[in-house]
Amino acid sequence: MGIYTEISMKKIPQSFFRRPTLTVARDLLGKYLAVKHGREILSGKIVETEAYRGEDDLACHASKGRTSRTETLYQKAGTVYVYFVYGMYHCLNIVTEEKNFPSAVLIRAVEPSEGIECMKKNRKTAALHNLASGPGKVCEAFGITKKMNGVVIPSTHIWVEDRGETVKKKDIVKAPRVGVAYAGACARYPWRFYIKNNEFISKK
DNA sequence: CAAGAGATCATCT
DNA sequence: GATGATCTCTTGA
Repeated sequence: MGIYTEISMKKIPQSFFRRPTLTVARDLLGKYLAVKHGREILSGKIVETEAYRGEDDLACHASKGRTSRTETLYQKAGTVYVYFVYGMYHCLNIVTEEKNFPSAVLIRAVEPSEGIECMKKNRKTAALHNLASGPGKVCEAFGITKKMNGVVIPSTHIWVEDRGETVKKKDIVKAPRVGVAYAGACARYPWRFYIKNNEFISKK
């Protein structure tokens, strides 16, 4: 890897996440998620995110209060929150804002960049557009499990890179979050963000 | 193509 | 005992 490439791939510091959750959710678009999987590094561009913020957000797991499951959400910004849903899938979040204020950004979709062959094995499919186009798929493709819960970004196993790609405001779509119909008025909050016309988002 | 159901278990009631 | 920040497969138009 050449020095110029190295210079353009900056690891995002923990402080990036210690900001308003909606801001972090938008700013993560166009950044690169990277995970060390064995000897290989898997990476891809984050193209879809969702914000979950505070105990008053009925879609946020912390609306149930501080429990053993939600404890991670109350940790400091940059902490990885991985949970298990539907008896089958994992979802990756990164904690935001101040310690003891439960909030996080869900990584919903990633456009694969490095380690694509490994992702195909992990996902048991060869279809590029089906590798990481959904929160459960992201975790399966990148080999993310609850073992990663509580790790703080940047770590040697998981980090986010800024490769100098900026997503223009007009290319960011705002929409209601997916799969939270049970959350009353919160279900309508436009807290889902994705890159317009991107082929790798979870749904149109 | 859209709609519906089944998979499968940690977590909370 | 019920449910879910999902995904895949099947069915039928």
